[in-house]
Amino acid sequence: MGRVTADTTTAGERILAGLDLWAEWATATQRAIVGAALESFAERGFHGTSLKHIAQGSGLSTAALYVHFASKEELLFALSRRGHAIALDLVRAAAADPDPATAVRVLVYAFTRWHAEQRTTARVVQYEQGALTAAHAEVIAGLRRDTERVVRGLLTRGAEDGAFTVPDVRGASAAVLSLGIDVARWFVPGGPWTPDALGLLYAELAGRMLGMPA
Amino acid sequence: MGRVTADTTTAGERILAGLDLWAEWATATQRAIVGAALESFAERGFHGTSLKHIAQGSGLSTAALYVHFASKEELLFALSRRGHAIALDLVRAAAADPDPATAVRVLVYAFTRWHAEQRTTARVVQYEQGALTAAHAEVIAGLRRDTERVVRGLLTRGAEDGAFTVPDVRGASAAVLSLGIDVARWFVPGGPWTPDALGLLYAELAGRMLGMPA
DNA sequence: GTCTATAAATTGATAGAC
DNA sequence: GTCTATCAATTTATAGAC
Repeated sequence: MGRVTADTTTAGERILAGLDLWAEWATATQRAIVGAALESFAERGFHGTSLKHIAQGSGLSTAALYVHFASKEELLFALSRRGHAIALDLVRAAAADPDPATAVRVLVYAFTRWHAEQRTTARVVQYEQGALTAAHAEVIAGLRRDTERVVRGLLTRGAEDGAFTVPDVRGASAAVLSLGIDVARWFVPGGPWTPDALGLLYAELAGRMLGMPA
Repeated sequence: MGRVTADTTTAGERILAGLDLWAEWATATQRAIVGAALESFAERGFHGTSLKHIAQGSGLSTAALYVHFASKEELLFALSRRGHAIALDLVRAAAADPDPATAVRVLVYAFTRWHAEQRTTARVVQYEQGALTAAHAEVIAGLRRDTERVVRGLLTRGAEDGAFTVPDVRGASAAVLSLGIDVARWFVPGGPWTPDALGLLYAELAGRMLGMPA
């Protein structure tokens, strides 16, 4: 493993270790509900999930769920908001590196690895926005805009100081994020890559895309 | 516009023009149903779509739908199968070019542009597989494996004859497909790119990823 | 082939006892 | 805070008239 690779892994792991999806839910019951909802939303989608699924997955009756959440949609919203906040934290932490080339490598590594390791959460985050109420969707859209802005800012910085050669910063940002996001759709544990290996590979491919010297 | 760019556009447009999603549905009624189902499945997902949505979208009663399709799931299956067949045709046509570098550029251009232009169809194709019965899902999985095999074959060919420098053919194939597929998730007409411009940009970015000389 | 009417099951959510 | 029981609405699908 080369120096750049080792550094990317180390920095990326530090960022990933700092993320805690569960911070918002304190009790065991809350966590059981949120965990069951995550599993079912990821597997069947929001509309394909009934309260019965969530109740059985968490060992409660459907009526008991309403003590903890006002509605099925509120449960999705809480989950989606927390997941988006985590993703934003991840991207911000990576982009904070003063060297744009390092920042991009670490960002793509950690973002990709997160989408592979936290595939369940990531699927809900990336693919269930359409089920939110208009008001809730607007909150989530704001978090997504923030994330995209951080990536565009990083690519702009790298392009200006000559670290990258990018024909279209906005388009390259979309491409970089797409690589990681789409992992949540197709990745299955036990396949040809570990999340770590896939993150490193995609970090290299993204570096090439941006015209970074190997 | 450079020569390579112009050639990519021309070849890609020829491929796209040869695709006909509707060939399978002959009558105006069938097309109205399929069109309404596509719209609603893409917007709300399969489970978020009721027969009432499809009936109203096609100007029929829910009962009349059953004259043309055995069930809601059979309708999704027919749609998904046709869309996957189209995507496979597209990829095969592009990969047939004897020059691997040209083939990759044309493939990414056409695949990306299709996901932008046919965003409605592409969303159903890429994101509604989970709603299929096990037997139907297996048919679709076969078409997806074929598509991936074509791309991996092309990248292997290009790597062997020196057109590309790819560290991991399988991983690079996944990345190339992800770029196009994820377009169906985020692309909205009227944004910063036309489907044509996005296809050209992504063809260039994919070329860089594969170590192709500009 | 299309309609109205309706069946049979499931859904999200609430009432009230403990 | 959890349960059983239940409501009101909606869902997929069918029956039968035209």
